[in-house]
Amino acid sequence: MSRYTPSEIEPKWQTEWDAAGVFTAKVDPSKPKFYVLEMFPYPSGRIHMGHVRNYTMGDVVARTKLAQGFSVLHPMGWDAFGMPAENAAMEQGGHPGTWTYNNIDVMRGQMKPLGLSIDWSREFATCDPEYYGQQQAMFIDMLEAGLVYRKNAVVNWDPVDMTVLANEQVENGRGWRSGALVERRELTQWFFKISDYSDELLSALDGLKDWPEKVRLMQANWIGKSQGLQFSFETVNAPAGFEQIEVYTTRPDTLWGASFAAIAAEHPLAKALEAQNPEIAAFIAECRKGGTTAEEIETAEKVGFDTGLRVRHPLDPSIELPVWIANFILMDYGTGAIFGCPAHDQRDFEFATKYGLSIPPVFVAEGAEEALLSEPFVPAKSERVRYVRNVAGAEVKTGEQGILDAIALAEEKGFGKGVTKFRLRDWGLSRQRYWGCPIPVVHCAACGVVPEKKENLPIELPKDVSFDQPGNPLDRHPTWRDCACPSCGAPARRETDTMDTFVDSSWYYARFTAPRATTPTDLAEADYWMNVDQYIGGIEHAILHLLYSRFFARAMHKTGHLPAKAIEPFNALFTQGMVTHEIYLTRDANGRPIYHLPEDIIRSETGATLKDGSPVELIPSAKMSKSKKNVVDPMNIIASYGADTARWFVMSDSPPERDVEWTAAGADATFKHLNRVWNLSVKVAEMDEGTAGAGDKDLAKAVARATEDVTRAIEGFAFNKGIAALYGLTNAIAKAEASAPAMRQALRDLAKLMSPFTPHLSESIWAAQGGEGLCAIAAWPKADPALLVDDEVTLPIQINGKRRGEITVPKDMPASEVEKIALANEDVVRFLNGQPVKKLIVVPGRIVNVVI
RNA sequence: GCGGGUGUGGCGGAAUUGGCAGACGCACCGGAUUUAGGUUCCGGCGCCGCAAGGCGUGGGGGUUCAAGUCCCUCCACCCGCACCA
Repeated sequence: MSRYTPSEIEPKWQTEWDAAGVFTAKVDPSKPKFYVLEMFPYPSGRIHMGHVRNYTMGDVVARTKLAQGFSVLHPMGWDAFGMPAENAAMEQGGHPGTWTYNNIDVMRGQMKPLGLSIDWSREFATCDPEYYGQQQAMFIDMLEAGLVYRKNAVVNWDPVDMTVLANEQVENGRGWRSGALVERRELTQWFFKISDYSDELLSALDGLKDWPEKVRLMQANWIGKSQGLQFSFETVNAPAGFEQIEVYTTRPDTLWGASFAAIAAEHPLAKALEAQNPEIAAFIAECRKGGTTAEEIETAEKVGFDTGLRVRHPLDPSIELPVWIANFILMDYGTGAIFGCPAHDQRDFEFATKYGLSIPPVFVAEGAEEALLSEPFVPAKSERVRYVRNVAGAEVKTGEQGILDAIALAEEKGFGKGVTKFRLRDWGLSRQRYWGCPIPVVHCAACGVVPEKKENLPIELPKDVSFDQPGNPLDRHPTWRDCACPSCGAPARRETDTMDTFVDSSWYYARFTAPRATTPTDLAEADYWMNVDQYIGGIEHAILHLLYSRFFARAMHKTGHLPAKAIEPFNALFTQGMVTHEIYLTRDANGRPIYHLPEDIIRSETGATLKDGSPVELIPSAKMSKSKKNVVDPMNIIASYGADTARWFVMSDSPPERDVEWTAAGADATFKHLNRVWNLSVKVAEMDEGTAGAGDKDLAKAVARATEDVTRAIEGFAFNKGIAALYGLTNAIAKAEASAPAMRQALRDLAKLMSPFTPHLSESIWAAQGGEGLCAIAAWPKADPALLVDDEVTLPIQINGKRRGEITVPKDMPASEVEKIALANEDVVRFLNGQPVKKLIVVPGRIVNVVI
């Protein structure tokens, strides 16, 4: 043992961990359990630094909990369905499955050298038939429980790729891959009834105390609960069947401010009028066209068309309001119809101004007089205002109270009722893609839509497919669609839609508790391991993945696949920052950027140049991306410095929730430090037994202090502070003048405290210093409380709040004694210069402040 | 526009939540060791100042014996949502 050689020790310890099975999760009722989960990766083909950071964070938690006596579950799998595999098949030929499993093999091979404490025996990919077959079983249960249904929905249709696109796959109105103009099509689609749980998913957010406030807020906004009044306008001259128009408003207190009614272009009434009136038809066609590109939406002018119809004001039937079709009314929000109150709504104001509609005010600021409005007056609902055209109740009150009064009046008079609406819509899960979980239903001419029999699951994807033409290969497969109706046995056809990949990731955390079960879950296992105690992942999943998972856990409970305690599957959530890196660029003759790889750059204090000396522009702290060439490959780092250096560095520099900047200097410094620790260990191992132990007590105190600090830092997800404490401890040990046994004990403690971050190096030190067994499973050190307190404390002495001196006194010295010593201090005497002391503050153990 | 967040040395960041601002690391400067070093070790390092001392946590104001931390106000940047009735 002389030189620190990660390439030797890292594989060696990994082999020993595997042989001892130290990371195999075992149900042990005698121990508390701890389930650590990082969001599983998409098998893109290579791991990146973001993975290293994400999985190291989880590993630090998992290893610490293991050492603290928990039975730990720390699994890994692959979010393996999805479009990139199909795109690869289209571009390079081959089968998406081959591409995916190859990538998984490569990435697993890249992850294992990181030395993560993962129970690899539980690994699965969502594209394994064993996994998606169980997903199909649950789908059938959920269908029978009324949690899944079919309906017509407007979707983004890519006419070239012949598939539905998610909203985020539409860029400037064009398909992100094909570049074709996306059409709005109405298709029959499968939906999860997540809206049944809108209220529940919202109110349960309050219980997620260990989730970031930001994520809870984003989810709350996404669910978008609003309280309002639904009522109907009586129409005056509308076509038959449209005697009433249902309207929803969150501001019924402004009913007297109504100057028009407006309906969406897709509203049934608009469709009815379209048939009779070519001008209306033209206007509606115009509405449908517009509004797909970002610019158009930004600059879209509010346009409308007066239908000539009239409705009666519910509070005074003698007042008639015009009905407009307007492009800013959304059919799928509320009822697709509104009343316009231009005085107190920005949009309505713009609209009314443009078309010369009246703008009657309803309220004014408390204490103000009624005045002509040159702009809409839109105070917060919580603000008190004076109603000049009051619906009901007191004249001066908050908007909130006004709304309640208005709803009460409407209900009393019987023209409307208070309702709660949600922005959250049902989750459309149909995808016209091949590489996804087939929806296990059958279309039968006689029986209609019938769920497949469970004994026929999994409904596997056919292997003999080609991607040489657009569209869904399942649709054009010669035989795959043909099947017998599970109900009547007659020839029938399979559903060819597959499931959104968000379904796959909505329950994998539950599957990890019993990954080989022949049912979706094993309730006994789920009961022991659920919930996930610490979930770690990117903020980009704040809404969809996490909300879908919360819904799915509830749906799984309802269908008997999860215990009640697991309906909120993630007890604590942590969202980590990215790993960033500088971008280096030069410009071509046209000023266009040319990016350069980090290894082609020579850095100096003043800036950076290429190897030929030409200057390079620096863009600091940018997200790593291949196109910008600012990517650092973890495998290169592991090859030159070892996994422990990569792990330590990504945890050391920044708080984990923030982005961390990868720098070559930082990685170098980490490697040097780990070498220092190694060399220190070598030195201590060779120490003479007879070394005097004058510094034993001080060393023990330093170890106790670090134990406390590191433990608290890890528990508080402040890994950077934990690492700072470990630097401190290393320095303290290096300087200590302690006996050999004390030094060895200190190094074993250091190794243990470092082990969540640098598990391989720690094992080597542990072994060199006579530690028993594997460091990975040795107990976490506990700080002796007696060593955490000093007998003496140094108190700064301030005069008028400025530090002028300090005294060292026994810890428990009474304040009166401290006062005397402080006033006798020579610095204090000098600064006081005989002036009388007005006030003397002694904060025990902290500070003394003399006021003159 | 609405909502949320951040702002501390040359840089990444600490500060037990009102009690010595700048822990720890990087960079930089000095010294020693080494055949050499982009090695290792020792020391220095907020700014101004020879010093005494003064100033200093985005700007301004306030509360307090004491403010990075609490209150008011302004500014800058970042993120999320956005015609949501």
